[in-house]
Amino acid sequence: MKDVLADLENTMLPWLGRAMKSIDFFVLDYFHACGLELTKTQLIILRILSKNDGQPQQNLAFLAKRDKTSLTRLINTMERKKLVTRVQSKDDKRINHIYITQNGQGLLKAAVPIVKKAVEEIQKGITKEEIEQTISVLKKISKNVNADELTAPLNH
Amino acid sequence: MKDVLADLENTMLPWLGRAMKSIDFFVLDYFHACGLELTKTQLIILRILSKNDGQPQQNLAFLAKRDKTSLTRLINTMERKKLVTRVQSKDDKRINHIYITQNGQGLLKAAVPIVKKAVEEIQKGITKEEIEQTISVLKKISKNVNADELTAPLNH
DNA sequence: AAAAATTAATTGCATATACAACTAATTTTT
DNA sequence: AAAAATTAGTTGTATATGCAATTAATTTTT
Repeated sequence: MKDVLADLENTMLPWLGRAMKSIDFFVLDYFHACGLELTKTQLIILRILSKNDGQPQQNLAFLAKRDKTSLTRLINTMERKKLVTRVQSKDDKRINHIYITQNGQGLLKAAVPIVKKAVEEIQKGITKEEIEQTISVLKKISKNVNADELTAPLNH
Repeated sequence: MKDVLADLENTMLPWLGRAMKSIDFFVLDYFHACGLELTKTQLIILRILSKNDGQPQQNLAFLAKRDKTSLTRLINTMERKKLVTRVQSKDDKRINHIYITQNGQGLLKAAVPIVKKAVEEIQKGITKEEIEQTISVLKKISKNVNADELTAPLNH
């Protein structure tokens, strides 16, 4: 059978997928090689917390663009690793405020130069203009697919 | 605490992550809304099989750039959904050849116009030049981070 | 031919993700 | 104040992913 989706190769989709897959693998590996026991996702959460400590889980889920169930389990993992703590609100017992721990702050700080170096590696040989253009295109993509998220698949 | 990773926003990394996340969500949702019961990953596998039917699992894992354990479980799911079948080799009983089923071929064919429309949506308002430039940058990224990875599961 | 090494695939354990259904707490209605 | 609706978070079930260890089959050594 011939490749019924051959045209796809001229679109950004498969290349985005491949690049992301490569980056994910590289970053995880790079962190590990540097002795940084953090996943990319955990780093994202820590970074958000460093700017917005003590958020209710649901807020955090929103900021991290993740499902609240996903966040629940992420926080489980991160609490187990002593990166964050849950603190039940006294005003509203339903709410868990999530705080970054000392240990979490330490790891985040340690991550900074490692992330910096990893990014340099990833963007090696790519010009400033190319980076800016690419970011601009990526923003357009996000806008395209997020804009009418709620109604999107219906109108086509 | 100030954002110790604020610089990151000027790199492609977070924008790539956000765009991919948005795309993944959009595609899954779009497929579902179109009544296409396939995940993105399953479509990738079907596409590879349509070009290379009857591959041993391990080969397929290589072509799909996935771990062989990941492939094992993917094939479990896809076999359950009657998209593919495992056929033990007579020459070497360790090997499972993976074949796309009639049903799988049907879904793949049905997917073609849907994928096409989804991609149009995703790339809406982005010029041909921008797409080409972006693909070129994405290829550079993959090259940068794959260079000595696994001796590069490249082209395709 | 028997022992050792290699290979293909699977299973155990772990992370990450999301929808649906649920529990418990709070707020809004009546 | 009691009933109804809403809200925050968790649990069940599902997909996807990968490393380490295992099993079973084949090939290579001795």
